[in-house]
Amino acid sequence: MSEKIRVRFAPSPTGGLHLGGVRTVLYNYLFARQQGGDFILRIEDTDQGRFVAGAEQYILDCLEWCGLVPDESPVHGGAYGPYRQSERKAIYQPYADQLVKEGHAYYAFDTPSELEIKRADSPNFQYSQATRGDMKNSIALAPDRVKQLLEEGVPYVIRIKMPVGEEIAFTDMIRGAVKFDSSQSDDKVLLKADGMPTYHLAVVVDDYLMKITHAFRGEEWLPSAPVHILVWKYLFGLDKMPQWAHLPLILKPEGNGKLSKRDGDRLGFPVFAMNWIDPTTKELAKGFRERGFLPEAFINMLAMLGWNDGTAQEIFSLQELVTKFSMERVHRSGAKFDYEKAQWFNHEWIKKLNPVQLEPAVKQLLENGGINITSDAYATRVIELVKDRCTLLPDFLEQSAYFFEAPKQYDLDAIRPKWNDQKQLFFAEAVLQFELMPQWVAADLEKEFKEMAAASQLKSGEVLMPLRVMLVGGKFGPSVFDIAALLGKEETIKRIKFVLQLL
RNA sequence: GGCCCGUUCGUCUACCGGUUAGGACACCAGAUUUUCAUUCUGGUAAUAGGGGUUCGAUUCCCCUACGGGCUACCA
Repeated sequence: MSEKIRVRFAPSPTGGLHLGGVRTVLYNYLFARQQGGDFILRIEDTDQGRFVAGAEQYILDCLEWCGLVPDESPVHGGAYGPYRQSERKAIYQPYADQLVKEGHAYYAFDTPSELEIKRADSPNFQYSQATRGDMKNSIALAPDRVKQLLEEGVPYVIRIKMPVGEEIAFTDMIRGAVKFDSSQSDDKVLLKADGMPTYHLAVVVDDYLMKITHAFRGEEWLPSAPVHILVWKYLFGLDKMPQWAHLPLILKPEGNGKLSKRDGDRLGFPVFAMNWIDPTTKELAKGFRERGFLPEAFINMLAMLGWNDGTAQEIFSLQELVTKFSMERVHRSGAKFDYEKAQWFNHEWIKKLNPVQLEPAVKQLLENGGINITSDAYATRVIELVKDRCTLLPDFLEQSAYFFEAPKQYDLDAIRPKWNDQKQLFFAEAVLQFELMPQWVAADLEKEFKEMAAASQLKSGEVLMPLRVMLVGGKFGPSVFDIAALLGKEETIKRIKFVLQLL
């Protein structure tokens, strides 16, 4: 019990990292940090056919962005490497052989095409205790024949020999007691013909070798748990087996089923953490980062999709999550993803973060939008003024561009219908008065402007909108006087004069 | 089909036998902001159905229905 807590996130590098994957990382991370344990990233690249170049780096980048950096990984190193299963290939065969020797597994010589035909004939075909006697394997075949096939180098796989009528039970940290009948599971392949292990063997061997104490994965793995438990029992003993937790799935917002990349395209929201470009199809799958989400909000939103601390609190920092998270409070049922709520989390975080924290991201965004930031201090004041009206980062572009350069377009239609000589005169006079202002602060400006309006027999409402359009270009933004104050005397007057001329 | 997991407002969820079933998102209405957004106030809205157990079930058990997952030499 004194052993160190060790958890792992074990993705296969086959494409982008979607919401469910990030949440699995997050729960792993939170648990590890809370328990003072290690968080390991292991790359499960045993399927040569599905390997996608760049996917591993992409996963690393996502973790970096989210702030969920592993203690051990292919690039961070560690005492239990290598951390890519493809580089561990030689490790697995002896364990598979041991299982065969001890009668828990067997050689199977059926070719993929033979199995395909079998399944075409009977759609419900399972390679199991019911059928293995009729197949080409070391149980059905005579020992001499098996020996001969092996010596001839005929390709084979190693399958687990599922026992008959054995109850396989374990306690899931989230679901409690779960039971299976061993007769119901098929004889899963443990070692493939190419010498690579399947997930079923590799996950057990590596979790053992890497001293993993708690294994968290998606609910889709629950049905194969009995296979893994049996392999644990045969190879290392159940007392060494990590504690399991099968996380609920993240579901499509409307209909049924697991959330997939396609849903994002169809419904118009990202499902990946960051942009992912498929190297072969060049197809782009949009990411939350590029959409303008803050990592804090993204993580927060994901954490709440399936977990809460029992109070009404919804906004949590990563640090708070580390202290408050508990696997026992994770839900049993899947959650439909709600993009509206995800945006709400981001808005809350933009409001919560101070302008200095927001500044680097906003600055980059504006610069990408062709706006040059000359003073960070000025940018910070702009952010302070507009951040409450921004839900996603790109909103800062529209909301703050006019602070850095004069509007390119003016919504003159908002002024023209009610524009007249009296107002023209008023603004001409206002310019003169503004020039005389001893100090340029919002409160003084408002007082002065309203007094001038009153003196000219104008309701301030009649001239407020024109002033706004002159400074901002449109009918939006914070208080006009706050804008004018920040813009400065010179720029404010310049913009008023410019629009006056247009009218 | 078989096996496994699940089921509280439209959505995310609280409740761990006794509550007018609470909160959040979304939606609707009002207030504030002489812009837009924010913000504030209020409102509509849920225990899948049927049996048990119990003085009492959202809560525990069973059945049904529905939803989801798995059923590859993929993870």
